[in-house]
Amino acid sequence: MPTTTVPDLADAARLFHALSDQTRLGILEMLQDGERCVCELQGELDAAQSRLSFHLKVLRDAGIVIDRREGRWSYYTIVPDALATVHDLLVAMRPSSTRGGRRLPANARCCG
Amino acid sequence: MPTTTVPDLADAARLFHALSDQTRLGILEMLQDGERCVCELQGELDAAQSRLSFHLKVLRDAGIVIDRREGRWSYYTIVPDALATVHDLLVAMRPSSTRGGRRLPANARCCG
DNA sequence: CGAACACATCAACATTTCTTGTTAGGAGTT
DNA sequence: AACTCCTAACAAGAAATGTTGATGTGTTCG
Repeated sequence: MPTTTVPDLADAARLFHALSDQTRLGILEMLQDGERCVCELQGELDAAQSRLSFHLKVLRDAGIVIDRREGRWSYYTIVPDALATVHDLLVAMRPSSTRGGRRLPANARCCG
Repeated sequence: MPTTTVPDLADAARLFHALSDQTRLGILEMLQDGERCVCELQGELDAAQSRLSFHLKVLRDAGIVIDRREGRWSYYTIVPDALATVHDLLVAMRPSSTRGGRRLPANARCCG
């Protein structure tokens, strides 16, 4: 059955939260072209290493990026499915139709 | 410069932030069927009036909902364009293609 | 081995966000 | 006018988030 409803509000909130920071969006913007190691991000985003590490962890915990260890470098990549999930959430949130109509007649008292 | 880029990271972050709270997503879920007055939301979401008012303001400031005054009631509605904007942001964030390849050869030192 | 490097993690502090209770004001009612 | 209802806005405390500097872990290289 089509789960037209948002699957789990808490999960959705977590996902959106991970995207709600300028630094993290900057990271994702850089990852669009493919994977990057932390030091590359560090150089281009002009952020302290520890700060980047923090934000990368947020993105990782949210399942938006994954990291791959190679030698001493960690390469981060966007998980395409994650963004697809967010996309689905948005579609699910859209008003049933773009009807402007009210659900209740104006003079119906909704309370008391 | 490529227009494929997210228009403004700060704006995008603000939008995502407005969606990053469970209470606010609950509100939006209720607004899918059309506009609602605050007291309806209050009853169904089991949230104090003042709390709802706070979250509605966040959504309003982000341009995700609009309110309409009718008598003593305020009716809130989702702004469809707002979600479309978020949708566009997501599309813009998607990796150029789903190529798994690295941007740099593994043995190229990225730093120093 | 020891030194340099890339990165994660921790602790402490600053900032922001959320909640709760209270106050205020507009709009209907009597 | 006095009263009730619905909602916005404010204030203060609690909780979560982000920043910075220090420390730790694993890796490479001399």
